[in-house]
Amino acid sequence: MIKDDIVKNTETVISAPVSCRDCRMSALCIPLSLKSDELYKLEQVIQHGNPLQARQPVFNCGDKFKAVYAVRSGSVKSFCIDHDGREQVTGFYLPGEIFGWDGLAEDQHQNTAIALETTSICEIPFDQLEGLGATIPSIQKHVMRLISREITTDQKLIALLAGNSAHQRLASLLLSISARLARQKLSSTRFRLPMSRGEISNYLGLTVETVSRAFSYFQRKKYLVVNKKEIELLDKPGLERLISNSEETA
Amino acid sequence: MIKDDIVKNTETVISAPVSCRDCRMSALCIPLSLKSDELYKLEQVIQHGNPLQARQPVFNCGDKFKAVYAVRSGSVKSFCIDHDGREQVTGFYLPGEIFGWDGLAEDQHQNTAIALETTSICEIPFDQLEGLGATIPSIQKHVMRLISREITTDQKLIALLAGNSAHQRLASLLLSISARLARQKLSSTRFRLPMSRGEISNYLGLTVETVSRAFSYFQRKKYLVVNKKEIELLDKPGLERLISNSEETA
DNA sequence: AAATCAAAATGATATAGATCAATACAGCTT
DNA sequence: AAGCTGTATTGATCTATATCATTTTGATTT
Repeated sequence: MIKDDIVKNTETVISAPVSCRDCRMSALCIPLSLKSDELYKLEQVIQHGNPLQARQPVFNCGDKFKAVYAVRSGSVKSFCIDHDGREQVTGFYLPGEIFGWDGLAEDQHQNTAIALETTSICEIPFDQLEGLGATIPSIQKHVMRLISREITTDQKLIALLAGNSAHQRLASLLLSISARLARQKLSSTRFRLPMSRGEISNYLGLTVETVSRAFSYFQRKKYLVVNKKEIELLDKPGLERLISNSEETA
Repeated sequence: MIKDDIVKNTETVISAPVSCRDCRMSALCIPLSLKSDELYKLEQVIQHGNPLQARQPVFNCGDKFKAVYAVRSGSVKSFCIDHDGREQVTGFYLPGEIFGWDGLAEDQHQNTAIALETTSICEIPFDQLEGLGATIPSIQKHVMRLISREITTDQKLIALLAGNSAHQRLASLLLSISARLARQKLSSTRFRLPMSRGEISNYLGLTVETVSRAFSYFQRKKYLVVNKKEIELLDKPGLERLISNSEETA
């Protein structure tokens, strides 16, 4: 759940657009075809809360499913805890991306989602979205597409984990982040990773050491320049080759 | 790719129930709350086709998304082909389970789905399901739950692949199959695996040899008896311990 | 600026699982 | 019944990645 009470945050608060119309990622949230009065109805439903600080949860595992969430700025990771108490990262969400569908099937969230940095979120209450869907078919269709996009994403991760080396996994993640930033008209070659090495390695099913070594290797190979969380991609085609070539010519 | 023209099948054709009412897995397909006349409408929409033989496709990767499918009897695997042409199994579907949601986001299937054995399938045309959803809210909700169940399943697989040993992965799969058969009131301790070792290993991100050795190990440890595809689970608690204990006392 | 602490990088070694190779076995065909 | 074909099992070896240990770096506190 969102702690909307701890708002001691006084740092750079990104001024939130009051209307979805003005929002840079509306294309993701909103079916483009929406008529003006329909858009108005949708806007009424979306909650623009206060920014979250790093580590603050959006929802916790086990919480009742009430809403899905769009990242406006910042970033979010979702993870679950398995039997023996270990954390397993299941996703990273960047601006313009929607998360929280994991709660729909069982009516309670299967993951915990926390902000990785100061993060601004739109909350989209699900029952109201459902209500809208019932009257505006294009929203209904759009919602289902959004849900199934999560399936596509998850299945790509499954394929990545099941059939790829450490180098390939990290390269895939970097290119994925790059592409997703590009979609937001942000630099796709220079960016700051919002997550730690530990979070990356957990997500990719590797150890921190292996991830760290992979970064060093990529740098030695001039694929990129890395300095802690700052990344500059120098040779995206090189990384792509790395992913597709089973025969990695060291 | 896959030949859909070889239909020399003359073996045991399971007689299909003509009404969803009579179908053993209707609980999965249909929201239980459906009123009689609503159920009738749903029935009108579901296609009961002829049984498929082993290896026949239900849909191919790239096909336009037109429907989702319920396994009535038999089993199905879905897989995608990645960059370098390797197959990656993304799911196994047993009786009572619904698959094909992968096509919704992009309006074309991201996976190929094929029958693993002689398999009987219900086709649920999506546009008609959508139409029904628009008039019967309980169906709408149910459909979204079904979609998001695939998310939950996929995320469990992600966690399995990212953080577990070969033994743990195979044990998880066996217990998952066991539980799913139990839900269909079938034996949860004696069953025949519909998929090959190769398909299992691919799904679990391992090699055939490792899977084969894991089976032998489980047998040595008296967790189960295995003979090719025939499985008898002797010690489910043992397998469960194996999964949760990071400290596997060999 | 010295001290403390956590994240990241690097090195040395161990090991789970991959790879390569041989054999066993069941289902088909002839 | 003999041969063929593909799948599964088992063994021997290799290697990518994990594990353990140490160092570096940068941030935070005193």
